[in-house]
Amino acid sequence: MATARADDDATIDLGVLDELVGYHLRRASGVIAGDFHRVMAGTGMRQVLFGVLSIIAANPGINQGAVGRGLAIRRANMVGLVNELVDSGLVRREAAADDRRAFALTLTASGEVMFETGLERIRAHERNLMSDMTAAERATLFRLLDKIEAKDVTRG
Amino acid sequence: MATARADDDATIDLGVLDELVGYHLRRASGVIAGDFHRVMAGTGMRQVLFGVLSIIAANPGINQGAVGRGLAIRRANMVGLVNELVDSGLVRREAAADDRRAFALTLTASGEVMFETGLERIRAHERNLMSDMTAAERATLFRLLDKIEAKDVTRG
DNA sequence: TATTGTTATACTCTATAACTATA
DNA sequence: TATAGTTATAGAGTATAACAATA
Repeated sequence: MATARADDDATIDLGVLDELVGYHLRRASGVIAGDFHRVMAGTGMRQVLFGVLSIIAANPGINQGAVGRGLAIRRANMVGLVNELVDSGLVRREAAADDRRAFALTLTASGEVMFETGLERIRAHERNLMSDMTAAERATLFRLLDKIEAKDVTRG
Repeated sequence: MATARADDDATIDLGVLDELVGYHLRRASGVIAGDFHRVMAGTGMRQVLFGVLSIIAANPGINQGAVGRGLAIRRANMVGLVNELVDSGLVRREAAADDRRAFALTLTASGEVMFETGLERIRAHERNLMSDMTAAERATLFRLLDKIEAKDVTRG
């Protein structure tokens, strides 16, 4: 049996960190990311990839620069993500009709299946993570997170 | 002038992603991290390092395993972080009196200065990010984030 | 000139496995 | 046997700079 100490198994005092919203957002985000990864194990889906699928599903024919603007991902980093999705047969990349620099992205049939079945799992995982909240609290959380997102200086 | 398109400069439709708390937490967390980085430029402080300083400040003599448990950082990854802080003269690492396997961590004088001056900048940056919220809304945000953090399966 | 996509590159964060010294 | 710290390593996210092709 270990000797009891101030920093033992019990909760560790975070100091002022506990008063910082940046810490709690980072931590809560990490908890969700960990559970997302657990729930999606075996599918190859990651949070970012699902985000790309969602934007393509909502905007068929969109180019990857615009997807990146929607997700705050830089052009250079979008290349590998889209390549992954194309290589795994979830996304179709065709020459854009109106702009010969760009590619039009759409979901393949298998991309749509991945998106829909993934969404079901994600919705269950989110219901579980927010099971201690009322519908009003969930709405409030979204509203307050939006206020912080709106502070993004990198956004136009 | 560019041709107006659905995916143009205006807000891009995120699809169902916009209904997922995981996305909004990730995004809000990213906005705060970006602003933190901007505000702390030149100091060498990063979010994780400041977290370590805060826990050591609140628990002088704590060992690095316990710091890691507080921040959900694995032992293996704590090594480099503590090395960075020791090498830059912010943290003192001494043999623990009661356990010859462990090290007792404390802030150096310069570590305390970094912690206090950093905290001032961070508090200003957080006030700015939450300037659109009432005190009640800020308290609510913390309370709701705590509910999600409590869902962490990796916690004892 | 600005934008789309690309390559190359680097840093950070996170994760696992295996090892040592000590409890 | 369990824990504290370490090393090695790999995957992922994110950042910048520079380039070709096209608008």
